[in-house]
Amino acid sequence: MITIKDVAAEAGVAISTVSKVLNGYDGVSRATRDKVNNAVTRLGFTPNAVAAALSSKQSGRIGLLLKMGNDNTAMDEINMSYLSGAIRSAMDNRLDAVTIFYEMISDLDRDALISYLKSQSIEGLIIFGLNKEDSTLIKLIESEVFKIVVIDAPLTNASTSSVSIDYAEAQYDVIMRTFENIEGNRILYIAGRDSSYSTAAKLTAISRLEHDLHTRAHIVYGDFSELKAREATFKYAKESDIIACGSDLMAIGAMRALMELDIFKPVCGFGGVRLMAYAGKQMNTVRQDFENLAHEAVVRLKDLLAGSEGKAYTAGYELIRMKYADVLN
Amino acid sequence: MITIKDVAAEAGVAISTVSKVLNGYDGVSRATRDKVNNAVTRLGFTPNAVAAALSSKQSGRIGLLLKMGNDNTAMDEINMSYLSGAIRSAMDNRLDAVTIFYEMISDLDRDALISYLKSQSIEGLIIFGLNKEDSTLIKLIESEVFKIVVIDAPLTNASTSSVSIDYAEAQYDVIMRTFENIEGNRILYIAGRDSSYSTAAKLTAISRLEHDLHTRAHIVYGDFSELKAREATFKYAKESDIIACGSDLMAIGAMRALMELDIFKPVCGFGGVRLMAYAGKQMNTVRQDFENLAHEAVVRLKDLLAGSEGKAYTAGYELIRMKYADVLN
DNA sequence: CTGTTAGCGCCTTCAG
DNA sequence: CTGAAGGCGCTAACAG
Repeated sequence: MITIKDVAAEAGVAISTVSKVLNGYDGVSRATRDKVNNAVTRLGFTPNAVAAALSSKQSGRIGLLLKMGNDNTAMDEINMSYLSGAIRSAMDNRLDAVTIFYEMISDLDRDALISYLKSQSIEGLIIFGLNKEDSTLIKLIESEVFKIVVIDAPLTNASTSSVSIDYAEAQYDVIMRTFENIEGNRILYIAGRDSSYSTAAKLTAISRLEHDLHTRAHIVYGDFSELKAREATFKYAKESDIIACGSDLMAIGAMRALMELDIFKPVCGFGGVRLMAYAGKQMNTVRQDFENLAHEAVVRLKDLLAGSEGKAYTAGYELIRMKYADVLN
Repeated sequence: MITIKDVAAEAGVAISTVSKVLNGYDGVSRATRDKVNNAVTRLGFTPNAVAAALSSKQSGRIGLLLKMGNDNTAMDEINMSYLSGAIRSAMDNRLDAVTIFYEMISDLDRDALISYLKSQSIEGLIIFGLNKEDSTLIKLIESEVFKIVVIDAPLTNASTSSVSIDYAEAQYDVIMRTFENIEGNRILYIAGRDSSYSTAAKLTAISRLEHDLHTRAHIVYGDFSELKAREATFKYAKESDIIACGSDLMAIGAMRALMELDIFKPVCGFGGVRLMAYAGKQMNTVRQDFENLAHEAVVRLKDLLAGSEGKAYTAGYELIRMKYADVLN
């Protein structure tokens, strides 16, 4: 293996000088910088990241925490989008991203988890798909031991930022657009899950709608399940003018139920995963949104790692709005 | 941060002794081993993997190389299954897995890629979804610079193993089972892509079928595209008794075409991704198979890293056979 | 602007 | 069976 020492010798300069040009510090003359760079390419030198990490005590290592979707493929698409966005962005920011599944750490308590992450020399974390029931993770966040960015859950503190889609606004908007083309104001809202942060945000949109449309929505929880949405639709579709769902998968369930009932009601989904194409509808994906969200998260984490304070950011809604223009109604 | 030095002091032994018990070397008395372990738990010591890597010159770091599925969600499910299988297995084997997307390295030539991987101190690689057109990767494999396990592509050398599903056998079996229930022997086979290794394997199954059934199959390439399979079906369905496809997505396309044509022919897919549930068929997923395949790959890579020779392994077909018992015919 | 030097935390001979 | 000592490759003061 060829080291900076070799480079230094080849270039005829000191070892520290090489280190400086490698890390882009200033205080090196144009001439020596060139000498060093030449030596580097001549020798085909590649810096040893491990040694750099040990020496600088900065591993630049971040963990991407996500949940496997054992129940629906939509989850897989979302996860892959997050992952590719985050990993690519990490690469651009010279961070080293490792992916971790909830399932791998679910049997650890807070302190064991902290030990584990430390032994992996992980400095920061991006948490995808957190919900209110993930108590260990919530404790981890509260401990402020690691720099963390939480996606789509409004948790922040000195070392935690959050980046979210504005679900309240998006849900309001999606349903309102659907209403533009119909008569009546009776809403059946099939919400996700009580323990989901985004479901909570979406429900505030329903309150706002009730107020604006002078109506009282019928709200049921579908637990993000196609089947439950289907059942809810069978039960309550008749006394509704529109069926709005907190996820696309549930919208599929609702549409199927309507087909079997052989009645027409506008159905409005949320999420825009590609899966929808197989329910007989054409649509663009919002894959890009998830990638962007992940990208934003990486940038925020980098800020945090560099010492800034935790903060909440909203991102992605603009894009989602565009995509929803002509979908599902 | 608390180091082995602290542990050594706490336990009243030498640093090297601590290192030995930590790494499970023998040559330490039962008594001192206990003393050390107690000190470790008392202090809540977590070894620094970076320092260990630098010192031992073994990072234990492996790269998981995979392709994003920009065209179909089935790909996402497969990728996620691979990933979770590989990552979990890596954790169990005390390896450190980082995921890398083809897209991130597609603009690098062989040597640049080698540099990149080295700078990341990656010692081994598991390559998913390789096809014959990925020339840079093939060159990388041929260079034998890294220990590599290739999934589903028959490439091996001194430092490369491959782990594959027995596609030839599986494809033969799946089609044969479908034939059990029908009359006639005319096959329309919609193959994947010419550049795909697994497509090549599946095509050998077709030759065997032609021989066994005294027939001549009509073979077209569907490029793993639902649309192309659909078109092929429109064109050639009438003169066939069965339509066999190299992937489930293409089987969906074929089924849709048949529905529009309003004729019935048995359709036989391949792959068993959960997506199929949305095409109106119930089935189990072969998610587990992909996880197992990935697991197998990690184990093989570990062998390779430990110094064994590259070799080809077949795995997973047994499982797939079970799952196909009552699917799609 | 350039060179010297002391570690980072751990592993690993090699004496004792 | 245990301890002392010399690196691994790089970074970061600190002199010069």
